[in-house]
Amino acid sequence: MGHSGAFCYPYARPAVTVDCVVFGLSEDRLQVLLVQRDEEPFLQHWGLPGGFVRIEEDLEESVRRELESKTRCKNIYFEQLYTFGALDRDPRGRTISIAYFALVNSASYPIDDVGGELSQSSGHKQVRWHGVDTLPQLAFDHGKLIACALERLRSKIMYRPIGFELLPSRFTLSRLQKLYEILLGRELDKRNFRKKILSMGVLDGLEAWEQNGAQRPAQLYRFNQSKYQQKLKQGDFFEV
Amino acid sequence: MGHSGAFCYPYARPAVTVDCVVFGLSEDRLQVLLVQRDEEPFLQHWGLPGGFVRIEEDLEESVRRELESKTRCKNIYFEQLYTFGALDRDPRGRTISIAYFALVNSASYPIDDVGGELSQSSGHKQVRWHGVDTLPQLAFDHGKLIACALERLRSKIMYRPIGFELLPSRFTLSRLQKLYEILLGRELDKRNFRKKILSMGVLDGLEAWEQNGAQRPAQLYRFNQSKYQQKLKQGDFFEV
DNA sequence: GCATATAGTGTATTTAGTACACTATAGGTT
DNA sequence: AACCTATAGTGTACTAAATACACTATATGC
Repeated sequence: MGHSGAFCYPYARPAVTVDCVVFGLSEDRLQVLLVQRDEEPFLQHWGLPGGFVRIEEDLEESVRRELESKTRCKNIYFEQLYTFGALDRDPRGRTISIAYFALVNSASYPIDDVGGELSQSSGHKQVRWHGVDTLPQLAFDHGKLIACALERLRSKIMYRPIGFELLPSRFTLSRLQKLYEILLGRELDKRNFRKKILSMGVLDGLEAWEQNGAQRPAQLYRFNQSKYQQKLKQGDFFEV
Repeated sequence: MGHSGAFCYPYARPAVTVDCVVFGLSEDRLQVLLVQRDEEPFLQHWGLPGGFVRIEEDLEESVRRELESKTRCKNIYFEQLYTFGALDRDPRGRTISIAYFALVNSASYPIDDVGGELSQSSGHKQVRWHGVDTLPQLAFDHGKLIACALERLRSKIMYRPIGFELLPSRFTLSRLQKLYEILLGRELDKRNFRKKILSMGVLDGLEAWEQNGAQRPAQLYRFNQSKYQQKLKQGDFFEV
């Protein structure tokens, strides 16, 4: 490689980035947060929020910084997904990307069904939600990363209660069931779902009801993090 | 950072390595392949086989190169585990390691119970098997990587038939059961295990028997890769 | 007060998991 | 040759979990 810049090494080093597949939930579909690129390569194309890992920050700090700048929101749930290192994944040169996926409680954000504007973050890049079934052409190998994240998410909700992260802190069981149906792409039996979910023992029923038009109000529930942590320590697992 | 070397960048870049947790099976325990370091830091300490990712090879090529040089064996099963990027994990400077785990059919290698010598690979480094319960002090954060790989392996054999990779191509059901018992750390019922394993439909019973001393000979079986691939495509999954 | 839309509930059936004990067959021993 | 020993190999009854399935309850709007 060249001789530009002040940081020199005896061997060529790949660039290292983190990219994050941020999932959100609209009324009836799963969405991914995408950023419109304002420079080459892939100018104008949509891509995942992400960026270079700074030398003085660890991977999680990198992801947190990126998430906060794009969503203006803290304490987002995220976990590492996979590391992508194909030789040709970035035309600018060898780049290794450590991919993460994140789940945001989309009620905290302005979202519309087509993919509303979310924020005018640094550099005036557009940031929007896109339905996972109606993605535009994507920059780099970001389509692959999203497919990988979807697969992980779909299989993980079957044995860990992470789906709650996509909902507001108080939610109805019908809403939770709808979320599972959207993720799994099939309908679930109402009685069996409720039986299963409640038997996990990580939901607290609240003395509060959600009024939602001309019908019977639905009871609100809350995910109890500490009950969950306790079950995890006891080696109890979860299945849906 | 400094100005030494011919590869210069406008921003500092972390070094990128791959490290590989290679599992093997001795008579009655699970082993990990370790390499004794012949330079600082952690001189003389044991560590995982691994090294810097070359700029012109992708991650899998890197791992394959490392595996072949340390085991002198091709076509080893491996998969990506996790990427470790803590700031202080390498005293020489910021280093990100993409960890893999590999399963080798240990019958192909000279192995003894204490951890026999395996090969005198490049640089005369010692390479040895170490029982996972009797590991020496390890270099870097390699203890963490091994713990992570163990956890992954233990949970993965419950839903994917990867355990066969640790056995010779022809094996008895008793040996397979022993393998599961070693990995899971508990005894399994012989009849239930056989029922379960055979009902997966990925084993072919051979017209061959293993004579093993003064007792009834045991039938040999072979893992049928193509049956497995077919089941995977049909969405069938596996559990033990 | 009636229509409508969603919330909420229990039981019977099917399937999968678990617990459990004896016979078969080889080599070695007397 | 008879028997001892060590491992291979087999079936069934019981228990727990998953599934299939239909009606009543309660709010609003007309």
